[in-house]
Amino acid sequence: MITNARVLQADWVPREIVHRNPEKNLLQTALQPVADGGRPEDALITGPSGAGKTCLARYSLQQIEEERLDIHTKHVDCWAASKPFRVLLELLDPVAPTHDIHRTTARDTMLSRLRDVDAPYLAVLDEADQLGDPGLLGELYSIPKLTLVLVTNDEQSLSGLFDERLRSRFRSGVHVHCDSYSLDTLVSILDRRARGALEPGAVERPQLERIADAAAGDARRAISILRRAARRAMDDEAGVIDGSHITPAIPEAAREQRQADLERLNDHQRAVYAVLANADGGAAPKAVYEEYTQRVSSPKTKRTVRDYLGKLQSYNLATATGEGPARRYHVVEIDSPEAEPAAE
DNA sequence: CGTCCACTGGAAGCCGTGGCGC
DNA sequence: GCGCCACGGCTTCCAGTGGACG
Repeated sequence: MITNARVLQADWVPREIVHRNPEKNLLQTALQPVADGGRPEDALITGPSGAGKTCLARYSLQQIEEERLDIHTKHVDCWAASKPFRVLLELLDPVAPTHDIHRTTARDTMLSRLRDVDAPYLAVLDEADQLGDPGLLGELYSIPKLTLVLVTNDEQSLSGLFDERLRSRFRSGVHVHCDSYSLDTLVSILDRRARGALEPGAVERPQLERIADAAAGDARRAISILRRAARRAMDDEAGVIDGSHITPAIPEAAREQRQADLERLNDHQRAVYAVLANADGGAAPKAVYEEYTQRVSSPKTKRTVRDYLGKLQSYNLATATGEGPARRYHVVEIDSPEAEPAAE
């Protein structure tokens, strides 16, 4: 059944990107000067989750790496590395020694090491809206050899990190927007993956349509469902993937994502989530806090719990409705359509 | 309609941590 | 070994906002 599992991994970058040609060309035009020794344009990639932003960015990095040997590239996931220190460490990793860098190394030291880099350096900041620090982007942009590609599904909160100077710089840069994939495109993406990963004939078009439909435009989710369905078919020793493999794979993929999101939280944040998960029809902020204090041995303050609630929302684990005293918090149900809302 | 009050989120300051220089 | 410093996580304080209620 599965001949090359790697192709079904979320971070697999295909040899050729076939469904994002205009976007791909736009980005490559912006970045091409790096390969030619010139000054590239600033680039920003926006679009909802699973729309291929990361794939597009990684692909473009690979293309430029293949053209030029004396160029550094790096892909930084700002969700995993949201603190300035972590981002700088990741950025230094391919270009400078980092063994003597520790948690308390001054930011200036790290920045000046980045400034000392002699070759062009192309870095993708994925989920750049997660960068907590508005100053960091400005500092990074002042480094001459460093070209940044910012990737975000939340343009609003990203622009909150811009000061006026950065904003005008980005207005003149290149903005690549990736819309959610249509059903047909998603089927076609799944088809290419299936051909690369599975035995010929292992899955038919109606089954791919079923998966694409459940994924609602999100390629990452679609591929995750296909991977799980293929695994089930293999365990069944079935020659082809059918509905009995796909049906359970759909909620499984959603739960897997939810589980991964929950694991990024600390114990207190998970306790707050548990409070919301237990409350039917949403919970008022006051009730959330009171219930939370019952659940943990040494509760944090209300203010901190408010930050936790904000974090749950940014992880798409919870939503808030109403303003002021009418405020209510709810968990995002994984089976509901808004489980993966198309963020602006 | 005006007042009250719950809630929000920014700002500033505290504190524990852990490497560094002396 | 000791004080220093930067940092992240947290608390404290507070101004602003908007729904609820008399």
